Amino acid sequence: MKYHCNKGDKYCETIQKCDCEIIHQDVVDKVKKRILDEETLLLMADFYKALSDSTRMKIIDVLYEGEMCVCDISVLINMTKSAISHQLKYLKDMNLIKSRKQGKEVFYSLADRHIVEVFEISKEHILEAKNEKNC
Amino acid sequence: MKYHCNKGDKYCETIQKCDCEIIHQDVVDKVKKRILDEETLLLMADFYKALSDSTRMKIIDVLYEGEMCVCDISVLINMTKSAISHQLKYLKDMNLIKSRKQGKEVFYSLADRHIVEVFEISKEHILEAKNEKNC
DNA sequence: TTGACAGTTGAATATGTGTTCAATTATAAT
DNA sequence: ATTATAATTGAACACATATTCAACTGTCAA
Repeated sequence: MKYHCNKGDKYCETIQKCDCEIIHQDVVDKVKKRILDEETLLLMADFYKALSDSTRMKIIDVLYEGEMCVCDISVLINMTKSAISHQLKYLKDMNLIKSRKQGKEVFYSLADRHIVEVFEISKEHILEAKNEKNC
Repeated sequence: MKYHCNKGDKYCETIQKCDCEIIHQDVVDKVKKRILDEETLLLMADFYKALSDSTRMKIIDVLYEGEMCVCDISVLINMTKSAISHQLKYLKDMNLIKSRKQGKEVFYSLADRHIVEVFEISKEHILEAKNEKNC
């Protein structure tokens, strides 16, 4: 691992991993002031990671209009209950879905509006890209 | 690999991977009608995958208010030009950022409004979750 | 034309992750 | 009690992926 310290710049209090000098000091200074803290960016990345798998995406899609039990989800997505259950646990741990137990069955549903909003925007993004392709 | 075919249900034209019967036929029928096609869901998952890494998230964040060259990004994020360049390529291939070459430098910037919109919602989502924790 | 620097690239490595499999828990029905 | 079924769980495996490293391209300046 090569650690190159740029002794000329003011961000060198800690060891810098980057292997170059600042070119546009003014731009860097300006952006430096408003970038989000590392923890928030990491949590945001984790939020997207939860949506970045096609199985989980399918689960979000089937839960879009209401709650559903594990078996029904399995049938619709055509995967084993075990595989689905693992992913449901992941999504629940990430607070993207919630569950309700009734007898032997467990009903899952979407947790809050943020998922729905993000889902809609990405759908739009993909469909627009598809349309552009066809023009 | 265990393939269990539910001979009782109407979705059994192809071999079913799921290992259970449909419990709520009405719900399954209703949802079956409106689920998105597999390709769209896959592309949506890929869209999120592009945002699911903290390095790429940091890149989006620093590009939030304007274009920036690779060196400056490297310094701000404190990673090697090579690592950043690989991720920039990824983001560009996914149409999330665009680039402009000027002399020796290449300036990158965000591609369209969808990224900004999704970024804002996820930020809100994370900050709300953080606030809830502190109450 | 030579050297310096911005940026890219491909291969290698280390780490992360999704599905499978087998076993287990919890609930309901006989 | 026993059986059946919904769902969960942990370990193992196979596959994906982020960073590193070294080599490379393209551009500018001397």
